[in-house]
Amino acid sequence: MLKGADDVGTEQEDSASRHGEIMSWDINDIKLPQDIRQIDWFQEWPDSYVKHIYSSEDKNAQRHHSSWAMRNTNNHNSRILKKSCLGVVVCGNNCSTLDGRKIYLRPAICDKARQKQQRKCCPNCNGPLQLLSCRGHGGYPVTNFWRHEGQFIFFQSKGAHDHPRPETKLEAEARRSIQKAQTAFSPSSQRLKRIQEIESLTGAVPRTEALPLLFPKPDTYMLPANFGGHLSKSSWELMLGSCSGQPPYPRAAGEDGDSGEAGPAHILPVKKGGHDTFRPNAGPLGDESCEQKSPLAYGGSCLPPLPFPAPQGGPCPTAGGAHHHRQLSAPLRGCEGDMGEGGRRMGLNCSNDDMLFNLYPVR
DNA sequence: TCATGCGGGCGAC
DNA sequence: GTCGCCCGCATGA
Repeated sequence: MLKGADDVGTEQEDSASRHGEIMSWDINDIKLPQDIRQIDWFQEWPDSYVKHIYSSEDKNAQRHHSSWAMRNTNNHNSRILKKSCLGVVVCGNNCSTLDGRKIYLRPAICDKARQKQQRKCCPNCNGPLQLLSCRGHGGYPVTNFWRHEGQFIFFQSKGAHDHPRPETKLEAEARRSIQKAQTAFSPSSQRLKRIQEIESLTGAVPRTEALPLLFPKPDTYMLPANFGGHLSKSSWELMLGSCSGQPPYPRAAGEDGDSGEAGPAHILPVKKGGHDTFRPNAGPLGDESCEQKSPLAYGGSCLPPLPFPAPQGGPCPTAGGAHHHRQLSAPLRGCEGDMGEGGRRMGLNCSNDDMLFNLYPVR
């Protein structure tokens, strides 16, 4: 169970209790309640055994979105869409960024893409990547069920994720797109090009320290709160520096929780053609993903890419973190209006600059 | 290229 | 029968 998930569960239980008897339904019920007095705001990080009833107008619900990496699972029931969690991709070296954060990439949903992804290297230390599979539902992946019924979309989650949150879909997509763009540039000009990309994408002129700022802000995009919460970051600037596969210093207290939580998860060995052995800083020969991504390629700074979840996706993304539940991303819920909590809640459409400053391409 | 959804098929229970 | 999972296919971005 995730650290902090108790809180989450409590909130969700509260939510359920608020809904009273209408929450007694099960996704497999022949007939689902239609006398819904209160629909839920879309939840991007549903966890534990929760149920939600969304409006059929909710775009996120319509698309069966989740910030967890969920893949479609055939349950031979066309009425109920079932999805199972793919877990999270972590660094096989268990490396950390200079501020102690871990690499948590989003597993590709497509099987082929995921296999390809696993042949790639850790963007931080160039070590092998490992898929941390989800085992939060009786040893099996957490499953999400979606069912459209009348004017509502019923959602039910079974199992509690036993692994860190991966980056969101938007983050992964953004990182991929930037990565693609960068492959067209020579390594020697990457720094300049990166700045140019930022300029072109955001219209903003990065400061001289723009590259360090490509790291997520410690207080903004952290490990999931459930996995250690905010690490003690002495300084944002400290993110620059060594990129050894080992943490530059003992992990912060919160990290223990993180590793502890990640522990139960299954680390799958890299598949054939992947890194069967520990090969730090050495990509497989012929692996297009690694051939030009030595740490030196990071302008000598060894800048990691987005090693953790960043702002939520969706039309009006909500922030991840400890209070993600009921931090609703429902339409009309203005991002600006929810920019409280120290401005940590931000979405792509609300703060592109922030988003992009928190992106770093994996090559 | 990849996310997503659908459905056939298989094995385990 | 249910469930998890693999696979291929189609579609759309």
